[in-house]
Amino acid sequence: MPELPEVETTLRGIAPHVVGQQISQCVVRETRLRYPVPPLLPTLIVGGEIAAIWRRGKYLLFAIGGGHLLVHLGMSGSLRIVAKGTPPGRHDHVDLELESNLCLRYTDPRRFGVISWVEGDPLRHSLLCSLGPEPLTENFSGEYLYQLSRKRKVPVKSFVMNANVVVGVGNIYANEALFLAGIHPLRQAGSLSQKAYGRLADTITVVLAAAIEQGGTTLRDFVGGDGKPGYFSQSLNVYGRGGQPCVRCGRPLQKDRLGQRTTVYCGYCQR
DNA sequence: ACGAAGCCCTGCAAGC
DNA sequence: TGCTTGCAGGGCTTCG
Repeated sequence: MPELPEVETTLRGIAPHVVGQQISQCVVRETRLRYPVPPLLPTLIVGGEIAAIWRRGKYLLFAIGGGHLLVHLGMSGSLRIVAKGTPPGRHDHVDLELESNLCLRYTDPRRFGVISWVEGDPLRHSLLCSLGPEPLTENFSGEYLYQLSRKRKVPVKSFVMNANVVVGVGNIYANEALFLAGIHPLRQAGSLSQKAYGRLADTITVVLAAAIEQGGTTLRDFVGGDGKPGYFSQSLNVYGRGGQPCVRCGRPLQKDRLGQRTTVYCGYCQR
């Protein structure tokens, strides 16, 4: 379940091994991801150099020639550096072999991820053009959330998980940030005060930054290693703790379904 | 324009 | 033990 911290950690982990490298071969074993992997992908990128990697929301962008390789890890995807010639497993769908002895391998058991190609300015791509601000930049603030939420009736949790509002706030961190801000997840987005959104913007920022920090230590080695996500080892206050005592007041945490997502909160501490 | 629901997919855990 | 069932969920698409 890669959330933004894990995507950022992946970026930092693989960048030293792939930036500046020429792609010597591209092997696509499975094209059925969220969208079909472009049949011409190998033709488009083999021989090209990965000039840079960057991130927009949970999308990774590899600058190659006049376009970008667009990668999303979905629910279960990962990118790992393996030695060239490492036998592929059942869910190792795409390999980018580099001029070094290394190979960038995309693995995704549930196939919710994306591997696509964008010609020209990637930010104009339909998947990226309407994304909200990055939560760890100054474009994101309580004032921004407050203004955008006026007259919105969706639950505030759904509001902050909407990538068109702000990118990178997945289910785990939405639950955690709302708990830390003392805000009930089912509150209508438009009913929250500017002060409440100030707290929420702060807790979103803090939780994501802390997770990136932790992911950075847990996932430092992207060559070899097991690739286990780091955020599970961080202390989660509510996620996965339905029915257990609230760390603040001791009352049992409530667990609801909101949309299709599990929502855990303290009905006493979160108003 | 907004909001709710559906869908994609496999691994894992729980229940019978 | 081996089957079936339900759940996990990001994010796009469809429908009201």
